Amino acid sequence: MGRPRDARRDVAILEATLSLLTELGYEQLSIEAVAGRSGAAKTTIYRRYRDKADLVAAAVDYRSHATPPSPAAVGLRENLLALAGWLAREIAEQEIGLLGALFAGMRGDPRLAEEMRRILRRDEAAMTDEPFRKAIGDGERLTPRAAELFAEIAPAVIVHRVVVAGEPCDERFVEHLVDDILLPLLLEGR
Amino acid sequence: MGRPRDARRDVAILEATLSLLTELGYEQLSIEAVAGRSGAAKTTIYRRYRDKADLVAAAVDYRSHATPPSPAAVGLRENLLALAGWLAREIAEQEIGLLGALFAGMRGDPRLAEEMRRILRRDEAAMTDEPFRKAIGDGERLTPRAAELFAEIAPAVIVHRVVVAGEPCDERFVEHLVDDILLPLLLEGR
DNA sequence: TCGATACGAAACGGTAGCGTATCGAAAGTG
DNA sequence: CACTTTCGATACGCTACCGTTTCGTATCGA
Repeated sequence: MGRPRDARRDVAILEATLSLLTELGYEQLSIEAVAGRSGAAKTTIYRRYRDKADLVAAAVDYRSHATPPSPAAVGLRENLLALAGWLAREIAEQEIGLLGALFAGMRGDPRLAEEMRRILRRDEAAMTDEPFRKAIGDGERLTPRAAELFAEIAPAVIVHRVVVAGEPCDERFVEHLVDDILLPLLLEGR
Repeated sequence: MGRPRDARRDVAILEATLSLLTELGYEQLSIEAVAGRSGAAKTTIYRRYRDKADLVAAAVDYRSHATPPSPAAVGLRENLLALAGWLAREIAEQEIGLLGALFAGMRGDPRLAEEMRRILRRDEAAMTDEPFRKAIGDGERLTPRAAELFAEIAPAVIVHRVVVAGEPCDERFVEHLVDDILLPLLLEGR
């Protein structure tokens, strides 16, 4: 009954939200700007989402899920380098604006905060589960809680470098991260 | 010549800025709110600071410099526990709102970003220099770059836990941080 | 005492976004 | 075709804050 909603409107709205979120940050993101960039009227947006927090949560949930590279290399060090390098690129190029924008937004909006943490946990799990299962399956001798340690340390150090230090995560840094921090901690013997 | 500026106004303005910054975040911080809470007129604020970025930079610079506890315990592990615990408390109770608020603000304001990084580096140095000099002086066998590693990892992991995971940095976590991450990395032999 | 400056209070015009309402046209369903 | 809902466009009143100006008063130095 009645005219059905246009799915392309949803896509346009959510992608406009993501790009604006990256550019401007959560606080400065306005529904009006989303309407402008997406080509949708404000009415169309308010019909779907109650307010900004609702819209942003939907947009972050919608964004293409991060899919880390499956470990194709031979050794553990090479796999770690690939995984950490991918993570660094992901954070630096795509996520940092989004993450940084959301850090502040989460504080004023507990509902958004909980949603964000749910999504971050999901991505973190997807990032560590399969690669480490693979590495362990290949007979690498890792610490029992290697996956948890990786997920706890690698994103933290990368984000700290990008946001606080303001320095790039180039290849040298990734090697430093793997050789000086991750490998010593994750290898069984230590 | 003429009436000199009242230093108590400065204090009131900067402290109001800091508390509001922690509560609301950078974007939502308004000069009017600072005027309201500090009891100063907007005129008085604009006479001192050109705009919000200028005010915030001054406030962050003013805030009482973090002074870590001098290592009073006996062993390296105890000193690390004290230092990491103090850092966790500092971040969780005071800084996190401020840091989180500034992450977003830094993006839109390169001037503020550079000032913030300068201040963060200063505090980081103050935090690591003396305690590690003391520990090394006590004859502990540390990795050459122990201080750098500590400054690179500890704040990053703590911030990640508080902001991303949204879980508290209780005593159990600090012990985990020291025993499972810091000690294995900082000890010379590994 | 006098001149200069700081101070609080208030008002100003301007900008921006909020969330709502109304309208006619479009696009489905039965 | 009749009905229902969506969509774009536009206007609305509202709120908040901006950065500036004006005014009367307070407080210093010379």
